[in-house]
Amino acid sequence: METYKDEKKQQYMRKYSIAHLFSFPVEEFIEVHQYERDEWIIQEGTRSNFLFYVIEGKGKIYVTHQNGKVSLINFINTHDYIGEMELLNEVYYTKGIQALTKTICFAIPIHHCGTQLLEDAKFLRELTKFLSIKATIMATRYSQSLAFPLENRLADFILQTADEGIYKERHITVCDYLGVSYRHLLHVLTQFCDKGYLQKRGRHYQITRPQSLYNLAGMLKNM
Amino acid sequence: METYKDEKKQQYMRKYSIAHLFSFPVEEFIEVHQYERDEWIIQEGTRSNFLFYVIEGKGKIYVTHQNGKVSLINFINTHDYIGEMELLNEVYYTKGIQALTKTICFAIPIHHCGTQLLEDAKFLRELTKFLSIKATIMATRYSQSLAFPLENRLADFILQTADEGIYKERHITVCDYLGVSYRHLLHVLTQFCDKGYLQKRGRHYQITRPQSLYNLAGMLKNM
DNA sequence: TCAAAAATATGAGATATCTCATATTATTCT
DNA sequence: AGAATAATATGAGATATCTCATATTTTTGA
Repeated sequence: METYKDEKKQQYMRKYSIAHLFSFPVEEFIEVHQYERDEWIIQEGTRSNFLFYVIEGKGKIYVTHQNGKVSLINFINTHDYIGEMELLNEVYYTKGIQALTKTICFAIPIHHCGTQLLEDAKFLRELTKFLSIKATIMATRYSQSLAFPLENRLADFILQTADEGIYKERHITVCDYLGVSYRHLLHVLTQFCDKGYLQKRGRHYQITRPQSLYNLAGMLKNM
Repeated sequence: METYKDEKKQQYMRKYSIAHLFSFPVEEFIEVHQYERDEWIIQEGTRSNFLFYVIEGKGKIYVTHQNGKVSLINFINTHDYIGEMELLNEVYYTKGIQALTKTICFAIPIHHCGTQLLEDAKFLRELTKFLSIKATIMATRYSQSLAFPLENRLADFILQTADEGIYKERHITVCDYLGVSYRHLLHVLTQFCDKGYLQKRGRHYQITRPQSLYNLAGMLKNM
């Protein structure tokens, strides 16, 4: 982890100013942190002292279960908050957050700004929206995971992450995210190839029948 | 649905005053609604005009999937908010909320108070906490549902809902909540009986080996 | 009070998904 | 460059869970 100073810091604070998200001069307290790919922004089970706001890069939220299984609870993107649970709740089991690419965040020290943050309607309103969306997404994924087989959820995931008709996510990440075994993921991908929905190109997959995937993914939607 | 008026209304407003949760005189606008068991407080897919705060009773949040499966996303209890998603988000697919017992709520009209609510730091702080807990619970349940078989999740559910060592939830509700088929739920319950963890008493089950259930449920916890 | 509807119950076969074992590539580190 | 590690790949058998069919009991509503 690297903390930007002086000119480099000012440059990022100008480029991604977040003053409009607060009604007090939060920028005085902000630090600018940079994390390398695969670095842990927050370690599982360890309380963080910062509320983070992501301005560049992306990450993953992980939790490890007693039986050794690991769940990738969600991805983190720009404009997401990290560590808001620790700001709001005295008691909380902190989930691990790992950078997927080089990631730059504004880090707001909780012990300095906590009180002000919790009294700032402008900030709270945004955070409330963020959390409401997060809660909704988790509820949706939860109910979908119980109601539909991997086939449907994977089709949705492929369409969401494919770039120019090419799907190239890492199998290992996808298993953790969709909560299935590596073996089973490969099995369903092979089925998709057999049915002609995808075509394997080395390590990647080309989408050859998007409509079929849309039909499978469409089953998930009720909204 | 019945709306309390006059003396009855005042009586509830005094008994469960929520003035301290707001920094503006919200009580002027509040209606007091009573719903019968099984009545829908909010109908799935239909926008509600109220933010509700539950003061007596309990309910269930439901969503229906295209494949006909129904998920019981969560239970609602006293001091919970209902309809906060509609207050915060312009676009939202409303989930159905059904009363599980006779339920009394304060109903705050969104078109009258929406703006004031969204500018009230005191209210927003509470709502933010509520949502953070909700998001955490959903994330936890989601990852658990993918990482553990019914055996563990059911053990946890039985311990949480049993009263004086007796478990007596309706199978149908439990299936929807834990996201498994009726057949499979019965199957695992029978296993529990065979192993001596439970003993069937007519329609109820008596917990005969709580420690075994605690061990199964304990696998879920990492916090 | 009786018929209809809902909830409980059980069997049997299908399928979605997991575990484990083992090879074959890539990628990373020294 | 070569060894170590991580990621991909595939087979085979086990198990968790589902679907469907059908029977019985309880609850509900006219």
